[in-house]
Amino acid sequence: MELRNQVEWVLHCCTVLAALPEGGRLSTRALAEFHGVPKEYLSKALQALARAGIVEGTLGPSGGYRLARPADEVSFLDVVEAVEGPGRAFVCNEIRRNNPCLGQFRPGGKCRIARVMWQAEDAWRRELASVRLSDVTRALEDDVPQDVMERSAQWLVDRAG
Amino acid sequence: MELRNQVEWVLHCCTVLAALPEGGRLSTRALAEFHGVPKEYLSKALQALARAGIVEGTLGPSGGYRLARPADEVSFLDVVEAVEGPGRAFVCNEIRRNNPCLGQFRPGGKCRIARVMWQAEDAWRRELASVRLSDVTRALEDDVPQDVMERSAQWLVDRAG
DNA sequence: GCCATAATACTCGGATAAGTTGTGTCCGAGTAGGCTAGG
DNA sequence: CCTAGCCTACTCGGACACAACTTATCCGAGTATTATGGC
Repeated sequence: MELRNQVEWVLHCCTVLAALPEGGRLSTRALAEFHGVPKEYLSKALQALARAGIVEGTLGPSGGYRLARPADEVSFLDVVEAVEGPGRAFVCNEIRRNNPCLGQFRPGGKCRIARVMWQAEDAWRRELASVRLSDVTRALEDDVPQDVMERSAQWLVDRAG
Repeated sequence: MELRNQVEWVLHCCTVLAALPEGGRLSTRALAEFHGVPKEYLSKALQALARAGIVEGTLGPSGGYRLARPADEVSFLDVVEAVEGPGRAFVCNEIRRNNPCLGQFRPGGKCRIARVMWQAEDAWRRELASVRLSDVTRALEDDVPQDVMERSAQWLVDRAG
């Protein structure tokens, strides 16, 4: 049960996009080089984000991605689900129906085991939904020195066109 | 991000083992046929459970598995981690270190994004740790008619030796 | 009837293989802005 | 100087390849119970 690398990548990309000044865009190439990840594959993940309505990309030169919503309206869960899909981690195959001794009895309701597993997943989702991109960008300003932030902003703008 | 089928299988197996009368054992074959899953592959999962000290197997005919601890001392988390491994779902590759503008600055502490993701995983783990096998067996008695329970018990005992 | 031996039924572990998924690359089509050439 | 057309840089989408993992399957070794056979 491992999350894809793409999840880590797009979360970092989104926090960068969230810290971007109003109206700015960043190309896939800039984001990929900035994070040291393969550009073409990152592109796939960003497309998924675009399909989910989290970012929006524009074509042509000086094109690129920007957040489609304010950073405080995008939760971690939104981003994770956009890349990882909305499916559950635990899939119930109803193997209790394979019990050869059921006779006429057909089990109704949800399998107890699935219910427990899904309850845990709901807790996971709740936690992710409670954190927004804006929370991270704010925390980032404490972690990273001012000059690094400025150099990074300049670096990104330089290859944004 | 999907859990293996083995997780579902062993959770069902464990609840069956938990409902077993004192001193009873069940062979891999009985458990596999009862749930309609491939015996050899289920065997691998049960071995993992044995390595984790959740069940213990005995050799020879009339051998098989039984819980190594009382059913109220085995949590869902124990079982899931035994099969799925203790590793985290989100792995942090510290791609923030790839930022070409860091200069002398070396980021310390844990990546903010990883911290959020792991916090969510902790919530998932807490939830799974709060449910024990005994909770499910108790609930099962409400879901499944008495006669089905008895027939199943008999069926399992018949191929237990 | 008793004991030694063989047969049986299970666990354990390794080897192997097919199918699926994650990861990464490549290329063509479409689009928007900048550049150049001709008026 | 202005405009039309070309060029460039980007996104988008599909096709493809490789590696890793999941999901099995098979077989041999070890072990404990049961069955058998010889005394």
